[in-house]
Amino acid sequence: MENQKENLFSEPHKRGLMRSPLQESSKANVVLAEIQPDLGPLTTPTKPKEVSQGEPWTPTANLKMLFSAVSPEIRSRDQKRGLSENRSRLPEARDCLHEHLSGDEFEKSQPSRKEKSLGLLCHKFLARYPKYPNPAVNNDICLDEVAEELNVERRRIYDIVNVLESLHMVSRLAKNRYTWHGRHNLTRTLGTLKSVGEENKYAEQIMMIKRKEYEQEFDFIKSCGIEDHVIKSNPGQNGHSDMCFVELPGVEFRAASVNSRKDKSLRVMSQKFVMLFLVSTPQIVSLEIAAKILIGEDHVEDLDKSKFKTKIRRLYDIANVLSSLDLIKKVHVTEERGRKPAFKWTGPEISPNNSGSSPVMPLASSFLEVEQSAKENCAKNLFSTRGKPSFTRHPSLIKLVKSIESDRRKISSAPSSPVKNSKAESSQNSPPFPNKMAQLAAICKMQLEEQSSEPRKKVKVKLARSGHYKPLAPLDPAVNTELELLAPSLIQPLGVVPLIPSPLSSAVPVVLPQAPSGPSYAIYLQPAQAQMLTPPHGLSPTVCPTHSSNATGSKDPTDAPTETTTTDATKPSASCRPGNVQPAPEKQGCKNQSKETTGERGTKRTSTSEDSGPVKKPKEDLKALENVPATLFPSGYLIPLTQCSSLGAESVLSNTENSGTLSPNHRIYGSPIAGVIPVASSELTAVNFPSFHVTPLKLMVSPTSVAAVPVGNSPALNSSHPVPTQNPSSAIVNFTLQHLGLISPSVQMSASTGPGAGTVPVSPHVESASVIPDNLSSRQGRPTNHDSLFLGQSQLNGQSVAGTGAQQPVPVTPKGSQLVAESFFRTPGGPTKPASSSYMDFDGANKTSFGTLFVPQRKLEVSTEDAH
DNA sequence: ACCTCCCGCCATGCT
DNA sequence: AGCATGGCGGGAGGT
Repeated sequence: MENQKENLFSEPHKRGLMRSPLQESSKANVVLAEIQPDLGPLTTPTKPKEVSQGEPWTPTANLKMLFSAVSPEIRSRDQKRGLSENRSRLPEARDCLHEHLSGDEFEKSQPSRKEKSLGLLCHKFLARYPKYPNPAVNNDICLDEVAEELNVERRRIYDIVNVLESLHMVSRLAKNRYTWHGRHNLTRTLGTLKSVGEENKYAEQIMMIKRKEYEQEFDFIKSCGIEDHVIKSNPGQNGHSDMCFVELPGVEFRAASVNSRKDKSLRVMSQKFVMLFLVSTPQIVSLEIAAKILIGEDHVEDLDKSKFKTKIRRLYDIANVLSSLDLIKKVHVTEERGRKPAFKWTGPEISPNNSGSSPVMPLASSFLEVEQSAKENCAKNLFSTRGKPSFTRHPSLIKLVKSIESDRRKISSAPSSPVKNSKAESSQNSPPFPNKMAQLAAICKMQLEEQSSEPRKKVKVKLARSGHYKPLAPLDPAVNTELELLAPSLIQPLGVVPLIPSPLSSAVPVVLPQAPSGPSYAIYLQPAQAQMLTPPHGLSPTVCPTHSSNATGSKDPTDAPTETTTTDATKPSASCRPGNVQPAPEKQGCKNQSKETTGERGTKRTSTSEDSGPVKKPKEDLKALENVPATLFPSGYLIPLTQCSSLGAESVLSNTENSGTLSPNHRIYGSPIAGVIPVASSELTAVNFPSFHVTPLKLMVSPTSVAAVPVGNSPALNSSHPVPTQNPSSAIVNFTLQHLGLISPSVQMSASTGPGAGTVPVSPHVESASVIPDNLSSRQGRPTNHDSLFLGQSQLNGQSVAGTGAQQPVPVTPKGSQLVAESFFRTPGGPTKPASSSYMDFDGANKTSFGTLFVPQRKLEVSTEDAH
């Protein structure tokens, strides 16, 4: 049933189907008032859009779109109120315009590039679905239909869907078919991405790049060299590239068969791009930096110009979609060098650890569990670029994996199996009551969101802290809406379901319980890749919003005020993953390389790449860097086990046990979180798996303890357990740092990655020690890590901020302090856009924290450009 | 002249 | 073989 394959789902042509679902949702929504435009307007099934679509949008319509795009608020209002009206009107307007303006010209004009922009298209696309769809309803999306309706080639739809998929706003059901999840999972996804980003030390990378640039400007060639190395090395060494797609189990794995396909670069890129925002303090990321980081992963040397350009193109594509989602907005960063296009995060702020998860995280102490998805994921990982090239696509391996997966699915699909199957099913099947609940929750959620996403988060956080993991759901219906509503307890079980990862997969899935969000994520670690750490220097450019053009001014206004932030180092928290020393496959590049080679395939492309001589930096520098021990980062898939509510129900039931256990576990851990306990989990990971969270050094607990811990998580873990993956250990990081001189030998970094994931785990003792140093000398950029660790507790934000010396004060429990600090900085009200002043504070804080360490900060001026 | 990024060729891989 | 996906980069619209 679950459709092991898409085929099973036969769909009518969408319209009928689509609509029906939509309508339902609309009904539900109606109650709320928020309805989706699509639905709302028409009771009738026919889609309004098409009409409009049929013709190109008139300028007016375009303007509207643009406006809406510009101001999310407006858009949201419209949507809520009834996009239908707008839509209906739009067409009319168009007509009028058309007539007024001679048709020919108009039409010609219409086609203007802007009108065809991906961003606009994405808006149209999004307008069709509710932000918070009723899971119970069928939210299938037929790509063909959409393409038709929107009058665009399917290729464009793929661009949009891929990005949405990266955020788990949609998931592939089958060929040509996607399921719309809306923003239900968004917060969770972002939290997970943030955690991963922290783990990957994107913040550090950003800093390094900035620093490098900075130095270059100064003509510190020598230094530059180093930096260059860093950059290059990082990318190359970093496992980033490895990072695979972060998945929500429920969502994605269905499509596994379909997904199996390659790398999903756009999706992965999208996730990475988002991570950069989540991890960087200013939350402003320039395309240049983003491109460098993304490329870096692949090959240092590859950095040729052509590649860079291509990357930039893709980033624009992604940025357009993200902008449509109101997650980012375009700004310009002015540096000494000049003005650079950049994007500012305008989405919800995410608590340091994954939304909510972090607090829990500790608890999560990361149990490893295997899930079905795990397999798939594993398979993916193997094949993913990350792996060695050889593996990447070896057909035999692929087949093997697939066959295994298919078998597993079948098995899992069996009623008895707790495994969650396709979400779709669950959603469809979802019990009535849950649905209602869900709807209510959804409504609440939507309302809340409208107000501001932030508040919610905080709430969640608080709850989490309190240790009510599950309770949260009830408390904050909105939050939980999806899965959680259905049956929080149940949900977890799903996550629990352990699938054992195929031995093949290198990655080991780790399940992290997430308190707030409820669901736990499974993270598949891949062999970490070595990363070079360099002392964070950051340049901290100050961003000045040149002006917030945003007409709408919606949230962004903050921008307007000059925001000065130093992006740099701010977020130290990187969790260092257990770096494992594993030799592993570092060179991911293969894939990329292969591509390049293949590049020719395209008719045109000449491999110009090599030209980039200038781009590349002296390798010598690299050598220098090499000396430094590298840290490996695990790149893996993060899978939120609980994930979708829909999923949960069925599987959950089967697993009642787990659920029961889980909840208890969480709590148990939860309390520990604050303090200490998490360790056990960490240990486990440390020992057997290189889990993120674990900090190697700290491990206090014995594996056995771990076993005990897992309780909640279930045996599955144990099973999974066997397969040890190597993660980069934090130890490595420490080592590296020490090496670098960043950290005193005594001090150790906690492996724990970001707040979200399993940050906490670190044993307090160690940390305290490490922490202190940090405090003392912010000089070491690293301290931040501690923060992150702590963050888990505090939860507020993982951000580096730290300005708070407070953190340090408590060596033992450093955690809270940072969080607090962040809380200060962040304005509750506008999550996304803290008042300018707030930003300022941040900067200051950051600076203080890193203090001297960083190179003189540059100031960046950020100007939002909304042209339109 | 540079920034954006649309367009669609064609590789890739599933069915 | 055919179709669905989606990588990729030329080249053109915008500013």
